[in-house]
Amino acid sequence: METGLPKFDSAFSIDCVIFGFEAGELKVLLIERNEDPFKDWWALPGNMVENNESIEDAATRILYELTGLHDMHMEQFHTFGAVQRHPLGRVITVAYYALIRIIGQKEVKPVTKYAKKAAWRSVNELPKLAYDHSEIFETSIQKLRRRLGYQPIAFELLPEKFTLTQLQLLYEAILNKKLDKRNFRKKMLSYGFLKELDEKQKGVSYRAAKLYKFDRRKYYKIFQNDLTPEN
Amino acid sequence: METGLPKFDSAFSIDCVIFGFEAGELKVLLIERNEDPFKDWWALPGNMVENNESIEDAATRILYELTGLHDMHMEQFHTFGAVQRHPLGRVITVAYYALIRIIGQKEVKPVTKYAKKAAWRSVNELPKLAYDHSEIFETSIQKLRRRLGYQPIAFELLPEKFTLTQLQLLYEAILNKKLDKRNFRKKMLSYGFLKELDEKQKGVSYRAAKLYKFDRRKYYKIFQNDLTPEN
DNA sequence: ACAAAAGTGTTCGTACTACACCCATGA
DNA sequence: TCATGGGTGTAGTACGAACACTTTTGT
Repeated sequence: METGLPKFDSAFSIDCVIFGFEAGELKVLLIERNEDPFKDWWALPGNMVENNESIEDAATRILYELTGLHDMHMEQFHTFGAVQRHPLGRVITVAYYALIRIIGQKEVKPVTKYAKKAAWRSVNELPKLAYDHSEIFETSIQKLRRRLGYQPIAFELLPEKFTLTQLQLLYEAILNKKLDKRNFRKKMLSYGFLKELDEKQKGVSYRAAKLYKFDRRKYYKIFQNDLTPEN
Repeated sequence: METGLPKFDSAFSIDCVIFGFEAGELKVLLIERNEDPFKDWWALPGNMVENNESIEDAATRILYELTGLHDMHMEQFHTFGAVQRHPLGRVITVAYYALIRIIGQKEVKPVTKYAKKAAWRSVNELPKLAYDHSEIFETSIQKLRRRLGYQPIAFELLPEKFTLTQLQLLYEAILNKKLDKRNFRKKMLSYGFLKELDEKQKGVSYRAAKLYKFDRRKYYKIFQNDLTPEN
């Protein structure tokens, strides 16, 4: 790394791909821009990194400002740095994704002036996005799919108590393919980190399903060794 | 993303974790710094991103300046943005790793003045590195290990023609564990992308091993569908 | 009684694991 | 002839894939 520290006119930003799950569909939180460039376009929520905050802090702050949520599972997944990606200047953006529970959430409202509104959109029906945000989104969902295979991220998107069918629908929505019900249940239960509750679904007009919750303690006990392979 | 584009005094850099494989050991290319801060410390090679180049171009350029090599497999793996990571100012760094063939390589010599020299060091005997480079290195090797499981990256580190034992030693060095010879060979050959050559190892004082090469064409034919799961 | 989803086992094939000896070559 | 790594097969186990019917509940 050079030490000369040349100052040049460029800026960092954070862009967030905020995933949620609702009505059997995987959704992403978009904002409608109220300013040029890309006025009236849909975009990923994002903002500039302040000079006195780490990029992780910035990601957390920006998510909070846009959704009012703390302590979310956020994960950096890629940094985008094409020269012309922002029409007004050089902006390199670090992209994070976050997983949140939509259920029971008060409606998300942007607290910044540069957005008209925020809305959950199905990942299957996204409009063309501002800047290179379509590319950022595509990358995010690929990383999300891969990570689903080795990390218990799905539970961040579900209510605390959920049925196995809900869990399966979520997996299907993320992976974009149908899964076999029996195999899915067998596998999930075999991990041993799902805790069966003495409670059932309510308000459905058919046989009520058992509720489960994700047992974080058991998960770490089971997988702590596997996650640090060797040494 | 904000449009106001505030200019603030900060900079981007690229840091490269350059892996090589030699004498049965996984190595990484380090430079010895010739300037403050961290004068006389070992560090990862890196440099500032110019204002008119993308971060990918910057990574390619920096690798070239430090090693004289083109067309290397480079992969962005994480961006580090702690406020105090650079003692002289705010520098956010995008880290890449590269995989190169040491064999037959003319010695690597830094072409920049800020480094006294460059040297290949075994990943098992690294000194404490400048800045947060030890952390960057640790992250890189974890990503490398994971990627080894689903991408044919090992071949970038070997000479074009190699024996199965060399390939196995490389896997063992990256994964830091012993593998079973028979199982390893069976599995590798079963993929069908290794081309057996009509040639044998030379200059060894024991039974010469067959040479193989990686058949990129076959690899893509076999895995093109698997790499784009669905749609 | 009917509609709707919950819940449940078995079979098959594939892939990974563990494991030990003879072979070819150069010195 | 000896030392050194090259090269090979099999049996057991674990895991994923395919596949269909009965049960429970609310209306």
